[in-house]
Amino acid sequence: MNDFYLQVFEVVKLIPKGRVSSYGAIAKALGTAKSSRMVGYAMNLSHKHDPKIPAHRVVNRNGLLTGKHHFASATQMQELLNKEGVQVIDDKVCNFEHLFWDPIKEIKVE
DNA sequence: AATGTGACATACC
DNA sequence: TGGTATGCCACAT
Repeated sequence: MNDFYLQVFEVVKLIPKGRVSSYGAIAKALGTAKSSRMVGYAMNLSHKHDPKIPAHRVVNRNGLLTGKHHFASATQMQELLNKEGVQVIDDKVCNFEHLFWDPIKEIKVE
């Protein structure tokens, strides 16, 4: 598949347990900040490439679980996050800024 | 090649 | 607060 998806998957897989990231941040980290939508799109197909991709750790810039509808269950995403130690309240990540994992820092170092 | 789409982001009303 | 509109760009058809 195209590098874009692969890069997205790699970044998402790099997200540490108990941490979260945003589509825009990932897109920016890949160099295509304007393709934030594609990041979510990639997540949709993520299971086809690597089912183990923790798509639940990726939320929008607001910390909202906007993509929960694409999971097996609307609550699956929240449940997974809670299990990993991420407190989710009202479909949004609590202390999002605090738990936010910046992929740019991890990718920049290479 | 052209058109449609979208798990975003931002702006506007 | 919340819906609507536009930009954006890579993928799908």
